[in-house]
Amino acid sequence: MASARQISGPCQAWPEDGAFIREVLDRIGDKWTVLVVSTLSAGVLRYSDLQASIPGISQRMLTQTLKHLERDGLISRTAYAEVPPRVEYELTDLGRSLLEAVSAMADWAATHHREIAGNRAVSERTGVGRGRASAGAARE
Amino acid sequence: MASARQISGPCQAWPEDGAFIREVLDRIGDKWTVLVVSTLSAGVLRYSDLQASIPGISQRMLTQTLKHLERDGLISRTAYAEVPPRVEYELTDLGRSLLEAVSAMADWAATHHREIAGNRAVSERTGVGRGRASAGAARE
DNA sequence: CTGAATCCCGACGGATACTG
DNA sequence: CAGTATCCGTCGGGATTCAG
Repeated sequence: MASARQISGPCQAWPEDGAFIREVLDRIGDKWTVLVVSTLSAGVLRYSDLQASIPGISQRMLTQTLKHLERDGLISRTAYAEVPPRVEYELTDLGRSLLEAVSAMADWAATHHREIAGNRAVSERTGVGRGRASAGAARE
Repeated sequence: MASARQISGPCQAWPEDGAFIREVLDRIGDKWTVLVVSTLSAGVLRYSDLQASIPGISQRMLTQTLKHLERDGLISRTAYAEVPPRVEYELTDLGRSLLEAVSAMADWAATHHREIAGNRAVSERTGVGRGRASAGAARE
């Protein structure tokens, strides 16, 4: 999910259920949310702790992700007005419940990733999913 | 997940588990996969059926999503060499298992979306998650 | 009818510099 | 230490057009 979030009008399908699925998927679908949440499962952590625990993340993305998570009530932020500023982040109960749900997904992934990888490899050889993955030189 | 895929080196965190979580999240995280899969839960459908059943989708995205799903073995594609071309798509067992997992997520979403929406509304008023969502006119 | 190819804008997100 | 602001490249994905 990259662009198109509020631009195109009527996108919410799923006849009866709702659009909150997309709301949630937009959250856990981005590169860092799951990493941050799973890292916070360890307990209370400071900004720099998170940055250190999550190798590839930039300040920009860490801050943004934390804000989104805080806004949705998945984590709590506690700032101490000290001379060396200290801010602690912690999962809320809601955040922990999300972690459980995500873990279920991870469980599924762990169970089937081999099968998926296998199918992908076969498709590679038979030239099925030649859409844009690998294939190397489509036109460039 | 826009840029940074193979450029910055060590991005896969999650100490022990693995990176297939991201593999899966990259798949269900995009805007259309879940919609297509859930639509296909109805049974065998043709290309045009899918396009008609999923309001906002473009041919490009439908084709691309279908290819990815086929490549991963989540759906099967059957083309009939007839004069009016006919192609039918159907969920595989693997695809159905994904649907179950996604339904679990949807379940969680349905259970907590009110709470999340509430938190978000409060943060809106107290000006917490002023990162980039809503806020309307931050500077533009 | 089922795609494939192309154009193009805007969002995602990394790097860097600056502030309290 | 904990962010904020800005620049800018990359990529997602909608619209359109062409082909089998």
